[in-house]
Amino acid sequence: MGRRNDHTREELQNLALRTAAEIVEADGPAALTMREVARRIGYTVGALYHGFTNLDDLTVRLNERTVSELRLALENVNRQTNDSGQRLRMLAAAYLGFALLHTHRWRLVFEHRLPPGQEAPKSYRTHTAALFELVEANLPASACGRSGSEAPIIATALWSSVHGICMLAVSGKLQVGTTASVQKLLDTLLDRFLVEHSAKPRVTRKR
Amino acid sequence: MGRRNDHTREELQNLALRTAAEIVEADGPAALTMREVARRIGYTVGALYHGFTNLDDLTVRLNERTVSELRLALENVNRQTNDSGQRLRMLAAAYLGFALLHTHRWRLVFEHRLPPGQEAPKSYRTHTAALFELVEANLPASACGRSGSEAPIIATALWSSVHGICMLAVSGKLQVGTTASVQKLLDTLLDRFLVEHSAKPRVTRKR
DNA sequence: ACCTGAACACCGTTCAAGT
DNA sequence: ACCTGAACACCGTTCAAGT
Repeated sequence: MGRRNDHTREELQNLALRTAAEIVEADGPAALTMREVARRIGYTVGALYHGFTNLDDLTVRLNERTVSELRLALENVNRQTNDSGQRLRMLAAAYLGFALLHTHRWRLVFEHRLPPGQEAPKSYRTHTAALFELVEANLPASACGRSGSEAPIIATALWSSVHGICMLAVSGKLQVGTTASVQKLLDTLLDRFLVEHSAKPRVTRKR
Repeated sequence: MGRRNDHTREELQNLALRTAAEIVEADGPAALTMREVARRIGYTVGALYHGFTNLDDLTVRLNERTVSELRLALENVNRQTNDSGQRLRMLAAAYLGFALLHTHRWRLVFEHRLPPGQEAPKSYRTHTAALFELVEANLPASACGRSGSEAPIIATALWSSVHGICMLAVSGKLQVGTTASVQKLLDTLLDRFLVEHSAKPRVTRKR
């Protein structure tokens, strides 16, 4: 038919990314193909390559949106309580909630591999950094060392742990079935990080 | 050429699985295809379908081997120290070590998705359960509640956390570069779980 | 019983040719 | 400048036909 021009270049990209999100959410990452996206938006495959350099590019930009959405969700939760400990618990619950609600899209963020040598876009790392800062800002002073210089490390350890529990739960690798029992795991973890903690020298018995 | 019979059915499967492991390790999960395995072992694709029902089957059975290998590695480490706290630290270090050494194969274990409705083989779950039991057995009594009835939950929370740190580190989603800094994250986590802990009621300020 | 070779229906990616 | 249609080189999976 020649040119269509129903959409601007930007509209087409938006449309494609929205459609890609739907495909992934409905049928999982394996169902996300250039051809399927093209089919659904009513363009030829070739046209898709006008807005995206390849499938990896499309995937990365979909993931960018997902991370941004996740960040927004967590920032909203962060505004809802005063007690910082309680805030951390709510952040963890919200993180799990997002993972449960948008499982496929969320997993794709962490499981997509770029071809070696390529870097994720900067906005990607910006959002991720913001998430960790959210956690760090809510770490009660009692949870950090005396100097507080270890706060970033503690925040990273804590949030990677939350992530691990959510990931294993969401991908069915844990025996736990109910959401409640995953919550219990998160609570168990947070208990350890919210209680006062002074790094005692390890009590390692010499033989 | 007709029949080859160079290998028994079992030998062919072993050969295929060994080759699959090499492919994944060298070029990542995306490089693992039926056709590539067939090429490398000198058979036709069709012949592969004699020993494996499809690519998912081959993948699952490769993962089975990886998990078994991981279990063996951890069980060996477990025999090397007397102090249970120290053992937990060594187990975590060994887990990270395996992930760093066999990154692609290790990731494949956790990132491969079976088509909906299918279950992982039983041996799979057996090995996983054994890993969690290893952790649980090494939890110092001081780390559990008074009754100790929560030990399985604590073990699951702890090991999922270790897993999360290793996974994010290995897939480059953490800012940390060096192995030492990942070790530091694991140490931070384990400090929280190895120190005496009584689940106090949360100190949640009422507004 | 085991294996090949060819087939089918899918991909990702490219690109001349049309408007 | 934007889009199509067809092409190319890959897949997974199946299956008649050979030994």
